[in-house]
Amino acid sequence: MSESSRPMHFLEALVAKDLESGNITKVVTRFPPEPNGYLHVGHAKSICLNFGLAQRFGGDCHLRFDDTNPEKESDEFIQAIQADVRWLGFDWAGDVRYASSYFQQLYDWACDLIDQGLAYVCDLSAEEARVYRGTLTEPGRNSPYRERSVEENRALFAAMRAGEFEDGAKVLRAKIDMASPNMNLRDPILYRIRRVVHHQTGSEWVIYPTYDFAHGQGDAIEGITHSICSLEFEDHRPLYDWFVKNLPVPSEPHQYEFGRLNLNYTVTSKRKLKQLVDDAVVTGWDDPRMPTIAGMRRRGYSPAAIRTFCDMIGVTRSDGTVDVAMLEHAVRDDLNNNAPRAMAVLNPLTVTLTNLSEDHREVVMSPNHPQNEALGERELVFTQQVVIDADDFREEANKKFKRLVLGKRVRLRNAYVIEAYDVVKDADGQVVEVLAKVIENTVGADPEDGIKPKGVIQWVSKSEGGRATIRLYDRLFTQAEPEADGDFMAVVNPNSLVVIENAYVEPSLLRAQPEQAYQFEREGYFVADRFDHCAETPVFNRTIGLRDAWQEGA
RNA sequence: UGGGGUGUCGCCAAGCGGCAAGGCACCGGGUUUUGAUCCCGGCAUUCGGAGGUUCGAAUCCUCCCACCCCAGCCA
Repeated sequence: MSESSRPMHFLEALVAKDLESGNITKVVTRFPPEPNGYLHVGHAKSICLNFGLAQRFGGDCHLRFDDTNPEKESDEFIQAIQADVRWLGFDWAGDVRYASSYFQQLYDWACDLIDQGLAYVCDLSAEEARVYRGTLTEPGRNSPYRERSVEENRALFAAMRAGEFEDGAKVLRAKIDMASPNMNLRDPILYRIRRVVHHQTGSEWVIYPTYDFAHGQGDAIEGITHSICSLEFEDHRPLYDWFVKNLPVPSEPHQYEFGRLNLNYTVTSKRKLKQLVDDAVVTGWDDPRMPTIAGMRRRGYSPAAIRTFCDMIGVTRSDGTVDVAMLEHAVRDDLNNNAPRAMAVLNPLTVTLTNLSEDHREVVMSPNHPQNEALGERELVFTQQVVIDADDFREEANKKFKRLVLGKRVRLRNAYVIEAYDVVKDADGQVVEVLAKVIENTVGADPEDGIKPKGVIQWVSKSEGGRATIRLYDRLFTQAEPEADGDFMAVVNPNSLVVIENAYVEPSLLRAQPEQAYQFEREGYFVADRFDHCAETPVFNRTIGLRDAWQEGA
């Protein structure tokens, strides 16, 4: 994988130190998604971090679903998340874990807290609790239920579990400090009543632990040594430690935080991604325009490119916004090295080579990669009529235009140099056909008269080529910061998808397998759609265009 | 105006008292049957600001400023 000489980031240095000092003998991390949405590029960073740490230091990384809130979770997400992690190139140690499989242990530990006088059942409504909690600058007030006896709390908590109360009627809270400047310590809620069927535990429970009460203890049960989360959980660390200290947990995990990924021209919040899906701005969580792992996959990004990107951006505690150009660079670099070349014509214009016979059929060989012979070569069939891109022809142009101009020459990639001498126009004056002649003996050689062509363009035999649907994807948002002015839906790029129905593609592309990536020369990188592509109705998605220094005009 | 964080080139990011790595982007130039790739060169006398300590500071101290997170029975 990506073995860089890059200096260690702070978490790698931390693990190295803990290993060296004997603080731990093996590093164990975990990737803990809540199954309430699809994984996105931000999760990819976390996955690379957690699995990468385990990989680099010979430890384990667990996959644990943080499924403490059944209302928003579902099995669909559980399946998709596992597929995404595997596709990205990682595998977890042991079975998939679920916070929900620790529910009984968590319940017992809650009772333990009650017995120690460190937790109590509170009858305050959500609204009342908010008032009692105080504000950022004013301390909160103790709940009137705070001093219930251990016996009463025990009985009440058991009754909560038994389903004797309505949803929201009571909660179990830790008894810490209502005046703490850290809001998380103002008697945080440990359990709430929710009569919802849970995707893993069914109807077994009507009370569910909160994230705070479940996460650290789950880590302790699994022997997690380094529990890595994002910066916004930093204020929760004292609470995380409080539970570890006050409960007879089997190990002592520690939480560390890093800055989550922000990408410009992109939104990465499950809520917003879900809105894009629900409002049909995109076709689904795996739409190629989505920054989800499934979306990037369908777009044609490789797992290696995404991993390289995660390695490039580093891991720190500062929160910045990475330029999406960096992701695009990683994608291009990977595809440039690995994608076989092929030719496709998106906006076809017929060129008739009048010095060839109508049934001319000549095989020319073409390397599949200009720098990598290992990728082999393929046959192209050259015929009297070929199509070129309409943008590659001008009746007249200045010297900067290195394509076909009436009266001038151009090389057809991997084949002949041709010279245009006339055009055929329709009633509107549009050029519908170019008449040209091939220059003899120019396959693999310059014209014998010494007049070299101005440039090289791609082509497809009109009779031998196939037709395909090509989807041109572009950035989903027109603004670098889609959420800057409030409504990200207002800055959706109306041209983020342009469909071309009858593009010409060279014959070899008809044999493409779904998810096979190509570089369509001079156009960009494309991938056969994972779901919609087949030999009968080829569909290619543009992953990303080539870098293009060509400036029209001047 | 409580608490917790972060501030090094347009963006990401090394650096941890000895005199500013690297990547992305950008700008030149070269090679090229992809206006791609590749190659060469340029790109922070300065590290949020102001003081101070020191022979010497981005790195230590003091004060200030900016931005991010926290008042879900979400995670």
